[in-house]
Amino acid sequence: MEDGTSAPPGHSGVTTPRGDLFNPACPTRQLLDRIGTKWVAMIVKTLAESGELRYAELKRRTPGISAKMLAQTLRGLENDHLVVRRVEPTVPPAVSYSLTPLGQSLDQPLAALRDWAETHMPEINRAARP
Amino acid sequence: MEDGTSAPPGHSGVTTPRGDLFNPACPTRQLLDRIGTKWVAMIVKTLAESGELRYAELKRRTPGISAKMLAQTLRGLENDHLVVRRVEPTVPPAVSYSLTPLGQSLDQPLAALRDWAETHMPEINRAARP
DNA sequence: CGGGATCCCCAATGATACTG
DNA sequence: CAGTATCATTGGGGATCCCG
Repeated sequence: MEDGTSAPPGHSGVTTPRGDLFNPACPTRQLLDRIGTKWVAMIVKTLAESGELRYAELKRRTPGISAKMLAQTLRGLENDHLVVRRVEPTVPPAVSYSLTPLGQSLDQPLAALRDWAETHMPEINRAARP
Repeated sequence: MEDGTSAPPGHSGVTTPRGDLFNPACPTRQLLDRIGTKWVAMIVKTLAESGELRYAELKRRTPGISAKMLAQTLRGLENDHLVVRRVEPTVPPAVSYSLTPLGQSLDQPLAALRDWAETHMPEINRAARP
């Protein structure tokens, strides 16, 4: 998987210069798929509004999500440095999640997308097709 | 666009008022999942920039997509009234796709998301995890 | 309480072949 | 050229059990 796109001259070009969405080898694609899901949209919004929430509370505020998906999604967001996990060493343990500054910056474009979806939903109103 | 933000009177209240992303029964969720994919992001961008393109050309400009996925994705966009399909009755037939005004309006929030992904890719740089 | 491990099933996706 | 139909594969995601 050589990234022969536009490696900066004189720079050890292992890193991708910038996001080239159209380069199949570019992780930007996968990133987009990761942050484009409904779960991410919901969780980021919830955290953006509430600041910090515990696992159970987050689950309660995300109707329909399974425990597995929540944990999995949170892990992904953590790996991408969009969310920070804070553990309180009590018994039983209490774990809280909140957005990093980067995560907060993501909320803006995501909000635009959410808003678009909510706004234009009526006129799209896909008539359920099998 | 004066869809009432409330369910139609006299109708079984199954319908969702407006975008309530947090209502599991709301199609806004599914919509979000549909427009959040990388293929949609790429195709919408390409069409937004080029105006109208034929199937083969669109495929050429979307590296990595299969014929099936392209057709499928275009169908979805068509069903959502984001893309229009124009057929010229020649032999062999020529089919072109372009964005509807609604589709063009989607390009804006999507562009924000693409831009965010491309911009912050470097600092995320998820260290490949097996 | 938070979440890792496991099993299992269906839907999404790719590859190939065929048609209007 | 622009798809559709069919088949095979996979892995996403729910349910369940268990552990720190």
